[in-house]
Amino acid sequence: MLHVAEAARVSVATVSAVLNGTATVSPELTQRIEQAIRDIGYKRNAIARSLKMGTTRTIGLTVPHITNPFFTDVVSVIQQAFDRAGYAVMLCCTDEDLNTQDDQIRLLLDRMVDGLIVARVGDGGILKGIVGDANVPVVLLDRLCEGVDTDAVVLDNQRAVFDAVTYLIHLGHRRIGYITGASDISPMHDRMIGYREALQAAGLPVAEELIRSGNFHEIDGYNATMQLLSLHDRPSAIFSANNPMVIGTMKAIRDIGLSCPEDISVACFDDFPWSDVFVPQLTTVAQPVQAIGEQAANLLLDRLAGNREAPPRKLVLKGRLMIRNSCRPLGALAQSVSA
Amino acid sequence: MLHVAEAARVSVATVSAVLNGTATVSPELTQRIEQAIRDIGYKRNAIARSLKMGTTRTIGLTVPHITNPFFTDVVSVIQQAFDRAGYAVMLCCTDEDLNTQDDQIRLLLDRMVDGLIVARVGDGGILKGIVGDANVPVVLLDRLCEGVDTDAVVLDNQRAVFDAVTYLIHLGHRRIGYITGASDISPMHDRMIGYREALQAAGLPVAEELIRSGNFHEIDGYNATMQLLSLHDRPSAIFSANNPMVIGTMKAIRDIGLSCPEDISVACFDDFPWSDVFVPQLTTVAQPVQAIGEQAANLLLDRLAGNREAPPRKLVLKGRLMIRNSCRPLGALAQSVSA
DNA sequence: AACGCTAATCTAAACGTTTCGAATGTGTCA
DNA sequence: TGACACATTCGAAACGTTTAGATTAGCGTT
Repeated sequence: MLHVAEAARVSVATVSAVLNGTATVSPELTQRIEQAIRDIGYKRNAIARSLKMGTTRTIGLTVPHITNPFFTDVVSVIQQAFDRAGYAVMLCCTDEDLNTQDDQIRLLLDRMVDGLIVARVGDGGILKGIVGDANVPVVLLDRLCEGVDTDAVVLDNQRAVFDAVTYLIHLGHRRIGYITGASDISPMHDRMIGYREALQAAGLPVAEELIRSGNFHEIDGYNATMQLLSLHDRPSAIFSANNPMVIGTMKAIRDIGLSCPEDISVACFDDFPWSDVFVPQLTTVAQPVQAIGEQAANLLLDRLAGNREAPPRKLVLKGRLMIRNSCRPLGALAQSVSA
Repeated sequence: MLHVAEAARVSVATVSAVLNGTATVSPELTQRIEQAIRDIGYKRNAIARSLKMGTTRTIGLTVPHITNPFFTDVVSVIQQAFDRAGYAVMLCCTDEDLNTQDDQIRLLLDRMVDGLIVARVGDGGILKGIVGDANVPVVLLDRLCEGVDTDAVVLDNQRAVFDAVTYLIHLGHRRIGYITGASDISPMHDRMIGYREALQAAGLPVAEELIRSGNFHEIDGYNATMQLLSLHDRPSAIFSANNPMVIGTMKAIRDIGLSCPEDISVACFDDFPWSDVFVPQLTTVAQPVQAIGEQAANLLLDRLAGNREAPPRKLVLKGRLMIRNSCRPLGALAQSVSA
């Protein structure tokens, strides 16, 4: 900027003024300055600007795994939204590990991000300290967090699973296996409630041996399914509460020599591009990823625009059951269908 | 830092010295300063540091679409690698649009990223200017770029498709449909050559009506497949040069009432987690995503470590044909198999 | 002609670091 | 005792912006 000022024979203040339009400067000087900028190929240094202004026009986004298609989609939407608003996005993957998440958040805070969108992990860790005192607004994504009272956008997980399991019950299933992730993660907790309530509403018992817990990965779904399928009185249907784990479920079914939906019905959480391409076409609970991403972005952008004092806002969106053909009717229902 | 200095009754220079270990300071002062840092809860301002040091410890990463599973995986690997090295990653999606890419790169450059990893789009645009004069090292990912002579890591696309198509030919296929993306993208160009050479090597004619071009999206694959399948003498196999497009291919086959592999064989580029879970299990060319991501990160980290003068390095990795059951043997071969 | 008003421009301080060179204190040696 | 080396600490400039307030010039009033 100094060079531009010299070339245009003005002060740096005047250059700054035309760059930002913060003061009226004569057409003559404006012209001279713009010419100098072009000649020199000057680009304003955003770091110096950030230092002075106290804002970086950058936000931090952390998710457990970007390879989980739900997060892939949401990250994509959020990135686009902030791009439109002139913000850059720093992406971090916490690998479902609390220490990693704490490190990442510190990294982001050190870099003075203007805001944070977090699909939290563990108990939230350092997050609890930040939301209270720091001046960087935080939006929780997908997962609420005890002790972190801030803006959030989540799904009505309980209702979504309730509907899915009720659907299985209506098909005639009585023993429905359930594979969940760590129950200290709010969606996992809520989904489990939905499962239990659906059974209870139908007057069915909740058999604890049908409930298996894993750590979100394919291998966990595989192991859980293996256990369920080797049960004395094995379930006729399995609901997997997470997408990567359902891959394991399908592989376990294949490896054990069974087939879906003939021998066992399968449904799961989170839709993905391939779910209706192959055989079987998977019945899933689709999350409104576009809306989730956009709402999260909007909540944060609103705070960034200055609305700091409004009380925390919690948005709860609805899932949608995508009925395909990975679940088959049982008993009398099966008769009437095949008749 | 000023507050810390005051609290510890020292100068800011001394605080900086203990923070960075750049000078010897007495145990006594060190102790007092560290105490003050804890008391105040001081965090060093990375922006001010960046301004002074001329480095942000942040890199920019742009990909066409993060929802393409190939890029999802590579982004994930790259993010992890830089995280380990203490760098933050700014992610941008260019949506396969050159103007968007130019905007994104400008955004990243404005923010003074220390380096850039780019899966380029179009003809590279602004990229050409940057590599020459700027002092930010650039690594090309997946796609080379005419006029941009810099570090790069790509696949041996030609060979990979050659092998895949040769495999189809060995199965007895003679008319093999080919669906490609824009041919100004180096991988698409090279893959096409691999296709043509495989046919020629087997003494087969290259039928231009079997080659269809799309814009990387599912819908393009769908339309292209529809056209191929309504050909008078339709192909017995289709190779799709890109992953999202093969979804369209599978959907078109389904919608037209055919089935894979009975009526038509399908193979495609890029493996993905579901490829061996459903029926049919897709035969794919798997890219070594882990290696690609790590090598790209290493090339850039090496430049960032100061190795600026080495001539551009181009890494070419090998793909691997994952043979599953979406391609069936034809003619005499089919006889011998079914016998 | 002196005055005040407005518009245009500039000077200089600030943002929070790093770092060079100077200053201070201490001990060693002739 | 003075000269010198060395270790420790500090003052102040610099990085490239923004911006409050000062300055200057031009112009209409009285």
